Amino acid sequence: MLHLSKKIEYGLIALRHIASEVNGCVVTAKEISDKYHISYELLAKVLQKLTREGIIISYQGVKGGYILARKPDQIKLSDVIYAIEGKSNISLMNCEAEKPEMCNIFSTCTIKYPLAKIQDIINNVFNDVTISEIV
Amino acid sequence: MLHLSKKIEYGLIALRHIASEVNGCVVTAKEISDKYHISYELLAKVLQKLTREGIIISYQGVKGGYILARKPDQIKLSDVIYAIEGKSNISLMNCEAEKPEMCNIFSTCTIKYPLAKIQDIINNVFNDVTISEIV
DNA sequence: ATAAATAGGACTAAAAAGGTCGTATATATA
DNA sequence: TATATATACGACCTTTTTAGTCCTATTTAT
Ligand code: SF4
Ligand code: SF4
Repeated sequence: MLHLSKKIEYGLIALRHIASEVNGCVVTAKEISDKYHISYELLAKVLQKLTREGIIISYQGVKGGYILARKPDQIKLSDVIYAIEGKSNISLMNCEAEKPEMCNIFSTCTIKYPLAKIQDIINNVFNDVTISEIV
Repeated sequence: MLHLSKKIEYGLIALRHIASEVNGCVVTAKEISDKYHISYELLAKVLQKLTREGIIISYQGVKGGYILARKPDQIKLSDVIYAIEGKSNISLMNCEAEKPEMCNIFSTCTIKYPLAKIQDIINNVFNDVTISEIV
Protein backbone atom coordinates (compact mmCIF):
# COMPACT_ATOMS: atom_id res chain seq x y z
CA MET A 1 0.00 0.00 0.00
CA LEU A 2 3.00 2.23 0.53
CA HIS A 3 5.22 0.10 -1.69
CA LEU A 4 7.66 1.79 -3.98
CA SER A 5 7.03 0.43 -7.47
CA LYS A 6 9.54 -1.82 -9.17
CA LYS A 7 10.16 0.98 -11.65
CA ILE A 8 11.27 3.27 -8.85
CA GLU A 9 13.47 0.58 -7.35
CA TYR A 10 15.01 -0.17 -10.74
CA GLY A 11 15.56 3.54 -11.30
CA LEU A 12 17.29 3.93 -7.95
CA ILE A 13 19.47 0.88 -8.48
CA ALA A 14 20.42 2.22 -11.89
CA LEU A 15 21.15 5.73 -10.59
CA ARG A 16 23.23 4.30 -7.79
CA HIS A 17 25.16 2.25 -10.33
CA ILE A 18 25.71 5.17 -12.68
CA ALA A 19 26.72 7.39 -9.77
CA SER A 20 29.35 4.96 -8.54
CA GLU A 21 30.88 4.52 -11.98
CA VAL A 22 34.35 5.90 -12.62
CA ASN A 23 34.28 9.44 -13.97
CA GLY A 24 33.14 10.08 -17.48
CA CYS A 25 32.27 6.50 -18.31
CA VAL A 26 28.84 5.98 -19.80
CA VAL A 27 26.79 3.03 -18.59
CA THR A 28 24.44 1.11 -20.86
CA ALA A 29 20.99 -0.19 -19.97
CA LYS A 30 22.17 -3.68 -20.84
CA GLU A 31 25.04 -3.54 -18.38
CA ILE A 32 22.67 -2.62 -15.58
CA SER A 33 19.94 -5.07 -16.49
CA ASP A 34 22.50 -7.87 -16.66
CA LYS A 35 24.25 -6.99 -13.44
CA TYR A 36 21.11 -6.62 -11.33
CA HIS A 37 18.90 -9.11 -13.20
CA ILE A 38 16.30 -6.57 -14.21
CA SER A 39 14.08 -6.79 -17.30
CA TYR A 40 16.00 -4.93 -19.97
CA GLU A 41 12.96 -3.39 -21.67
CA LEU A 42 11.49 -2.14 -18.43
CA LEU A 43 14.74 -0.68 -17.20
CA ALA A 44 15.31 0.94 -20.58
CA LYS A 45 12.02 2.75 -20.31
CA VAL A 46 12.78 3.89 -16.80
CA LEU A 47 16.10 5.29 -17.96
CA GLN A 48 14.34 7.03 -20.85
CA LYS A 49 12.01 8.72 -18.40
CA LEU A 50 14.91 9.81 -16.23
CA THR A 51 16.51 11.21 -19.36
CA ARG A 52 13.41 13.16 -20.36
CA GLU A 53 13.29 14.76 -16.93
CA GLY A 54 16.94 15.72 -17.12
CA ILE A 55 18.16 13.49 -14.31
CA ILE A 56 20.53 11.59 -16.55
CA ILE A 57 21.98 12.36 -19.96
CA SER A 58 21.83 9.82 -22.76
CA TYR A 59 24.19 9.16 -25.63
CA GLN A 60 22.77 7.22 -28.51
CA GLY A 61 24.47 4.87 -30.91
CA VAL A 62 27.48 2.62 -30.52
CA LYS A 63 29.42 3.38 -27.32
CA GLY A 64 26.37 5.21 -26.11
CA GLY A 65 24.79 4.99 -22.68
CA TYR A 66 23.99 7.17 -19.72
CA ILE A 67 25.71 9.48 -17.28
CA LEU A 68 24.26 11.54 -14.43
CA ALA A 69 23.08 14.98 -15.45
CA ARG A 70 24.11 16.44 -12.09
CA LYS A 71 25.90 15.44 -8.91
CA PRO A 72 24.28 12.69 -6.82
CA ASP A 73 23.60 15.10 -3.97
CA GLN A 74 21.63 17.28 -6.38
CA ILE A 75 19.23 14.48 -7.34
CA LYS A 76 16.42 14.25 -4.85
CA LEU A 77 14.45 11.09 -4.28
CA SER A 78 11.31 13.06 -5.02
CA ASP A 79 12.76 14.07 -8.41
CA VAL A 80 13.26 10.43 -9.27
CA ILE A 81 9.76 9.40 -8.23
CA TYR A 82 8.27 12.33 -10.07
CA ALA A 83 10.22 11.51 -13.23
CA ILE A 84 9.27 7.86 -13.26
CA GLU A 85 5.72 7.83 -11.91
CA GLY A 86 4.47 11.39 -12.07
CA LYS A 87 3.90 13.83 -9.28
CA SER A 88 0.52 12.40 -8.30
CA ASN A 89 1.90 9.11 -7.20
CA ILE A 90 3.91 10.58 -4.36
CA SER A 91 0.80 11.61 -2.49
CA LEU A 92 -1.09 9.70 0.15
CA MET A 93 -4.54 10.77 -0.98
CA ASN A 94 -6.15 10.89 -4.40
CA CYS A 95 -7.56 14.33 -3.72
CA GLU A 96 -4.01 15.62 -3.35
CA ALA A 97 -2.85 13.70 -6.38
CA GLU A 98 -5.49 14.59 -8.92
CA LYS A 99 -6.44 18.15 -9.48
CA PRO A 100 -10.10 18.68 -8.44
CA GLU A 101 -12.47 16.39 -6.61
CA MET A 102 -11.18 13.16 -8.06
CA CYS A 103 -12.59 11.57 -4.91
CA ASN A 104 -16.39 11.28 -4.80
CA ILE A 105 -16.33 11.63 -1.02
CA PHE A 106 -14.37 14.87 -1.05
CA SER A 107 -17.12 17.12 0.23
CA THR A 108 -17.95 15.00 3.26
CA CYS A 109 -14.41 13.80 3.95
CA THR A 110 -13.21 14.76 7.41
CA ILE A 111 -9.67 13.49 7.17
CA LYS A 112 -8.20 15.34 4.22
CA TYR A 113 -6.70 18.20 6.23
CA PRO A 114 -5.24 15.99 8.96
CA LEU A 115 -3.78 13.73 6.29
CA ALA A 116 -2.31 16.72 4.48
CA LYS A 117 -0.09 17.31 7.51
CA ILE A 118 1.25 13.80 7.25
CA GLN A 119 1.70 14.36 3.56
CA ASP A 120 3.94 17.33 4.32
CA ILE A 121 6.17 15.22 6.52
CA ILE A 122 6.44 12.52 3.88
CA ASN A 123 7.20 15.13 1.23
CA ASN A 124 10.00 16.52 3.36
CA VAL A 125 11.51 13.08 3.72
CA PHE A 126 11.51 12.47 -0.01
CA ASN A 127 12.81 15.96 -0.70
CA ASP A 128 15.66 15.62 1.75
CA VAL A 129 17.01 12.28 0.63
CA THR A 130 19.30 12.37 -2.41
CA ILE A 131 21.02 9.78 -4.54
CA SER A 132 24.26 10.49 -2.70
CA GLU A 133 22.65 8.91 0.34
CA ILE A 134 22.01 5.61 -1.37
CA VAL A 135 25.47 5.22 -2.85
CA MET B 1 2.08 4.63 -5.49
CA LEU B 2 2.05 5.85 -1.91
CA HIS B 3 -1.73 6.15 -1.85
CA LEU B 4 -3.59 5.13 1.25
CA SER B 5 -6.23 2.61 0.22
CA LYS B 6 -9.90 3.51 0.34
CA LYS B 7 -10.28 1.00 3.15
CA ILE B 8 -7.79 2.91 5.25
CA GLU B 9 -9.49 6.21 4.48
CA TYR B 10 -12.91 4.77 5.27
CA GLY B 11 -11.52 3.35 8.51
CA LEU B 12 -10.06 6.68 9.53
CA ILE B 13 -13.23 8.57 8.69
CA ALA B 14 -15.20 6.04 10.73
CA LEU B 15 -12.82 6.20 13.68
CA ARG B 16 -12.92 9.96 13.63
CA HIS B 17 -16.69 9.85 13.61
CA ILE B 18 -16.89 7.34 16.44
CA ALA B 19 -14.33 9.30 18.44
CA SER B 20 -16.27 12.54 18.13
CA GLU B 21 -19.55 10.93 19.17
CA VAL B 22 -21.05 11.89 22.53
CA ASN B 23 -19.93 9.57 25.31
CA GLY B 24 -21.22 6.04 25.47
CA CYS B 25 -23.28 6.21 22.31
CA VAL B 26 -22.69 3.40 19.89
CA VAL B 27 -22.46 4.22 16.20
CA THR B 28 -23.73 1.91 13.48
CA ALA B 29 -22.04 1.13 10.19
CA LYS B 30 -25.14 2.35 8.39
CA GLU B 31 -24.99 5.76 10.05
CA ILE B 32 -21.42 6.22 8.92
CA SER B 33 -21.92 4.89 5.40
CA ASP B 34 -24.92 7.19 4.96
CA LYS B 35 -23.29 10.28 6.39
CA TYR B 36 -20.06 10.02 4.40
CA HIS B 37 -21.45 8.27 1.31
CA ILE B 38 -19.35 5.17 1.67
CA SER B 39 -20.27 1.69 0.43
CA TYR B 40 -22.00 0.06 3.39
CA GLU B 41 -20.64 -3.45 2.78
CA LEU B 42 -17.08 -2.26 2.38
CA LEU B 43 -17.21 -0.07 5.45
CA ALA B 44 -18.80 -2.89 7.44
CA LYS B 45 -15.90 -5.15 6.66
CA VAL B 46 -13.40 -2.49 7.59
CA LEU B 47 -15.14 -2.03 10.93
CA GLN B 48 -15.12 -5.78 11.44
CA LYS B 49 -11.38 -5.82 10.95
CA LEU B 50 -10.91 -2.97 13.39
CA THR B 51 -13.01 -4.94 15.85
CA ARG B 52 -10.93 -8.09 15.42
CA GLU B 53 -7.78 -6.14 16.18
CA GLY B 54 -9.30 -4.62 19.28
CA ILE B 55 -9.35 -1.03 18.05
CA ILE B 56 -13.10 -0.72 18.38
CA ILE B 57 -15.67 -2.77 20.31
CA SER B 58 -18.79 -4.07 18.59
CA TYR B 59 -22.26 -4.68 19.98
CA GLN B 60 -24.44 -6.97 17.92
CA GLY B 61 -28.18 -7.00 17.50
CA VAL B 62 -30.73 -4.23 17.66
CA LYS B 63 -29.27 -1.03 19.14
CA GLY B 64 -25.86 -2.47 18.42
CA GLY B 65 -22.95 -0.66 16.85
CA TYR B 66 -19.41 0.35 17.63
CA ILE B 67 -17.48 2.33 20.21
CA LEU B 68 -13.75 2.96 20.52
CA ALA B 69 -11.90 0.31 22.50
CA ARG B 70 -9.48 2.91 23.86
CA LYS B 71 -8.95 6.64 23.92
CA PRO B 72 -8.24 8.30 20.55
CA ASP B 73 -4.71 9.22 21.62
CA GLN B 74 -4.03 5.55 22.26
CA ILE B 75 -4.90 4.51 18.71
CA LYS B 76 -1.93 4.93 16.45
CA LEU B 77 -2.24 5.37 12.71
CA SER B 78 0.03 2.38 12.28
CA ASP B 79 -2.38 0.27 14.37
CA VAL B 80 -5.18 1.17 12.02
CA ILE B 81 -3.23 0.40 8.88
CA TYR B 82 -2.01 -2.85 10.35
CA ALA B 83 -5.53 -3.88 11.36
CA ILE B 84 -7.05 -3.14 7.96
CA GLU B 85 -4.30 -4.05 5.52
CA GLY B 86 -1.80 -6.11 7.43
CA LYS B 87 1.67 -5.19 8.58
CA SER B 88 3.30 -5.81 5.21
CA ASN B 89 1.47 -3.03 3.49
CA ILE B 90 3.04 -0.29 5.55
CA SER B 91 6.48 -0.97 4.14
CA LEU B 92 8.15 0.68 1.18
CA MET B 93 9.85 -2.46 -0.10
CA ASN B 94 8.56 -5.96 -0.68
CA CYS B 95 11.64 -7.45 0.96
CA GLU B 96 10.71 -5.67 4.17
CA ALA B 97 7.09 -6.63 3.83
CA GLU B 98 7.32 -10.32 3.07
CA LYS B 99 9.46 -12.50 5.20
CA PRO B 100 12.40 -13.88 3.16
CA GLU B 101 13.55 -13.04 -0.33
CA MET B 102 10.15 -12.32 -1.78
CA CYS B 103 12.04 -10.15 -4.24
CA ASN B 104 13.94 -12.03 -6.94
CA ILE B 105 16.53 -9.28 -7.05
CA PHE B 106 17.27 -9.36 -3.35
CA SER B 107 20.81 -10.72 -3.58
CA THR B 108 22.01 -8.12 -6.06
CA CYS B 109 19.91 -5.22 -4.75
CA THR B 110 22.04 -2.29 -3.66
CA ILE B 111 19.32 -0.07 -2.30
CA LYS B 112 17.63 -2.13 0.40
CA TYR B 113 19.72 -0.81 3.28
CA PRO B 114 19.47 2.84 2.26
CA LEU B 115 15.74 2.43 1.80
CA ALA B 116 15.43 0.79 5.21
CA LYS B 117 16.53 4.11 6.73
CA ILE B 118 13.71 5.88 4.97
CA GLN B 119 11.40 3.13 6.11
CA ASP B 120 12.33 3.89 9.71
CA ILE B 121 11.40 7.53 9.30
CA ILE B 122 8.06 6.61 7.72
CA ASN B 123 7.38 4.12 10.49
CA ASN B 124 8.02 6.79 13.09
CA VAL B 125 5.56 9.11 11.41
CA PHE B 126 2.81 6.50 11.38
CA ASN B 127 3.61 5.46 14.94
CA ASP B 128 3.49 9.00 16.23
CA VAL B 129 0.19 10.07 14.70
CA THR B 130 -2.92 9.00 16.58
CA ILE B 131 -6.64 9.25 15.98
CA SER B 132 -6.77 12.18 18.39
CA GLU B 133 -4.84 14.16 15.82
CA ILE B 134 -7.39 13.66 13.08
CA VAL B 135 -10.41 14.62 15.18
C1' DA C 1 -41.46 -13.67 16.58
C1' DT C 2 -39.34 -9.91 14.43
C1' DA C 3 -36.52 -6.42 12.97
C1' DA C 4 -32.08 -4.31 13.28
C1' DA C 5 -27.65 -4.90 13.83
C1' DT C 6 -22.75 -7.24 13.33
C1' DA C 7 -19.81 -11.34 11.12
C1' DG C 8 -17.78 -13.07 7.39
C1' DG C 9 -16.91 -15.81 3.18
C1' DA C 10 -17.33 -15.97 -1.95
C1' DC C 11 -17.43 -13.64 -5.86
C1' DT C 12 -16.91 -10.00 -9.64
C1' DA C 13 -15.25 -5.72 -11.65
C1' DA C 14 -12.00 -2.18 -12.23
C1' DA C 15 -7.58 -0.25 -11.88
C1' DA C 16 -2.69 -0.36 -11.41
C1' DA C 17 1.67 -2.57 -11.98
C1' DG C 18 4.76 -5.35 -14.38
C1' DG C 19 6.47 -6.95 -18.40
C1' DT C 20 6.94 -7.77 -23.65
C1' DC C 21 7.25 -6.64 -28.58
C1' DG C 22 8.08 -4.16 -32.65
C1' DT C 23 9.94 -0.44 -34.90
C1' DA C 24 12.44 3.89 -35.43
C1' DT C 25 16.54 6.59 -34.87
C1' DA C 26 21.25 7.78 -33.84
C1' DT C 27 26.21 6.96 -34.26
C1' DA C 28 31.06 4.94 -33.81
C1' DT C 29 33.91 2.36 -36.58
C1' DA C 30 35.37 -1.16 -39.77
C1' DT D 1 28.94 3.67 -46.59
C1' DA D 2 27.31 -0.62 -44.41
C1' DT D 3 26.84 -2.56 -39.99
C1' DA D 4 26.45 -3.40 -35.33
C1' DT D 5 25.17 -1.33 -31.07
C1' DA D 6 22.94 1.70 -28.59
C1' DT D 7 18.74 4.78 -27.09
C1' DA D 8 13.52 6.23 -28.00
C1' DC D 9 8.98 5.13 -27.66
C1' DG D 10 4.34 3.59 -28.39
C1' DA D 11 1.20 -0.46 -28.33
C1' DC D 12 -0.01 -4.37 -26.23
C1' DC D 13 -0.66 -8.17 -22.90
C1' DT D 14 -0.59 -10.43 -18.30
C1' DT D 15 -0.69 -10.44 -13.46
C1' DT D 16 -1.68 -8.48 -9.14
C1' DT D 17 -4.05 -5.46 -6.23
C1' DT D 18 -7.89 -2.79 -4.97
C1' DA D 19 -12.70 -1.81 -4.81
C1' DG D 20 -17.09 -3.21 -4.49
C1' DT D 21 -21.13 -6.59 -4.31
C1' DC D 22 -23.86 -10.49 -2.74
C1' DC D 23 -25.44 -13.88 0.19
C1' DT D 24 -26.04 -16.15 4.41
C1' DA D 25 -25.44 -16.62 9.43
C1' DT D 26 -25.70 -14.92 14.05
C1' DT D 27 -26.87 -11.89 17.80
C1' DT D 28 -30.14 -9.32 20.56
C1' DA D 29 -33.63 -5.51 22.10
C1' DT D 30 -38.34 -5.03 21.88
S1 SF4 E 1 -11.29 13.53 0.06
FE1 SF4 E 1 -10.77 12.25 1.84
S2 SF4 E 1 -11.27 10.16 1.20
FE2 SF4 E 1 -11.18 11.42 -0.68
S3 SF4 E 1 -9.06 11.20 -1.39
FE3 SF4 E 1 -9.11 13.04 -0.10
S4 SF4 E 1 -8.52 12.29 1.94
FE4 SF4 E 1 -9.07 10.47 0.74
S1 SF4 F 1 15.57 -6.33 -2.47
FE1 SF4 F 1 15.74 -4.26 -3.30
S2 SF4 F 1 14.44 -4.28 -5.12
FE2 SF4 F 1 13.88 -6.08 -3.92
S3 SF4 F 1 12.15 -5.38 -2.63
FE3 SF4 F 1 14.04 -5.08 -1.41
S4 SF4 F 1 14.62 -2.96 -1.84
FE4 SF4 F 1 13.14 -3.53 -3.43
